[in-house]
Amino acid sequence: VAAEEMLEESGFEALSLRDAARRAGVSHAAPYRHFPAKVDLLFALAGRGFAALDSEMARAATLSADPIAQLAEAGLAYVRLAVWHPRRTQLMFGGILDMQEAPSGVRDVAQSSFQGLVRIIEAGQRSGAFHHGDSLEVALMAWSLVHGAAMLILGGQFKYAGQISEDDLRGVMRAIHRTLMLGIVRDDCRDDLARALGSPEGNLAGGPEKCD
Amino acid sequence: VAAEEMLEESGFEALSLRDAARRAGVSHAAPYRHFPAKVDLLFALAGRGFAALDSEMARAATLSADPIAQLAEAGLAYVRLAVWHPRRTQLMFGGILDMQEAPSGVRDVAQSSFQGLVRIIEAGQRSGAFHHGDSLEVALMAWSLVHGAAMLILGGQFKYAGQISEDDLRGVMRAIHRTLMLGIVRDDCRDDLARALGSPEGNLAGGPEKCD
DNA sequence: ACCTGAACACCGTTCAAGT
DNA sequence: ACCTGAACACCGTTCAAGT
Repeated sequence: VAAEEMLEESGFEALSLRDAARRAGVSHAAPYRHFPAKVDLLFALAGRGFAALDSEMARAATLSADPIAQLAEAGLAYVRLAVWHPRRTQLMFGGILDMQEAPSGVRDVAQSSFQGLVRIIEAGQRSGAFHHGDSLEVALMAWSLVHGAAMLILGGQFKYAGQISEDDLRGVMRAIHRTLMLGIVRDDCRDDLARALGSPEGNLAGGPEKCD
Repeated sequence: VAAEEMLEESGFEALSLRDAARRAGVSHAAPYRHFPAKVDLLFALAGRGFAALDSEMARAATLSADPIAQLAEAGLAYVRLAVWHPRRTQLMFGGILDMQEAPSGVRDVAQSSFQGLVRIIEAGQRSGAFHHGDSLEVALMAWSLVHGAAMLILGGQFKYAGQISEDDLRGVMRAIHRTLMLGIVRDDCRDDLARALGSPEGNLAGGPEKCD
């Protein structure tokens, strides 16, 4: 009875178990043989989303030997998935569902997709591309930046009203990638600031500048 | 009849106009004298959230003369507001409401809060602290990173189960600030990568490294 | 095992009627 | 102007009953 899910995907997510049953041609009580409650149907849909994310993260890690390129690919895949499945993404992250109490299966696959990101970060740290801070923290930063951009694009807060074009998407991803890699501070001010913030590599060179 | 809103705040957001009327001691039809539809009540609540954000952004800009410190303060205020009002925040950004068709008043104040961020970025570019890319793009990057972290914290994806402590929050903000300012790439690889990405300042110094 | 149909307690919304 | 009470068309969920 996976047909029901497909129908939901192709239409709306926040609405109507009864309606889904109707257009599946069964009685309004039939879904309860497959899902104990509506929330379980929604968890199943969200689970599909996390599974898609998981496989995209794994794919991104194979497309190149360069962790920086892997990370760029993972970010692009993340946002693309969000743009292609906006309702499902908002189900996954919009707070309609409390993922804390999701079935362990979908929690596991969600966890696994994040682990895919962590693995890319750790490969980058080993290769010397990324600095050697806590890999989990670095991964959370990368996730936050990409996730935030995805959510804001979905909310229409990213200037692109309605649908975003593939070209615009590429432009945004370029900006995200540069920001995540290099930050927004001018090079002249880096050493100053790195000392003040306690750079994880203990960088000590460079003279004072007028950067406050 | 702002009392209704306060009751909603102190409990749940995703639920029941009828119930709100009940505990306000009026009939279930009374709210319709004040809000044409439930969605308008929700827009009003979201509007309060954006107004709070707007004033926090303005406040952050006055607490220091240093744009970098202003940005850190703005980010902290953003996440703190999200953690203190999780339901309202998910109303504002969770996709329940389509902000594209919000009343112009709440759209304006939302726009104004973003403008507050843009002003901080532009001050930082003038002072030489931030690189001279498109200020709107830089602002969107800062917003995305902080917004993404806030949403993931709310969703419980940020290791901190349930409520996050003020100390943990400070730790997260520190990581966010360092990432946004400096990026995650090792210093040895910066010039290489900056050339590959086309740094907005046209940085040309530095020799090749093994940073594929 | 899987589905049905009626029923229950809720919604959001409308509307004639009251003051 | 503001509120009420009844009514309408929907929900999610339960349950006895069918096959």
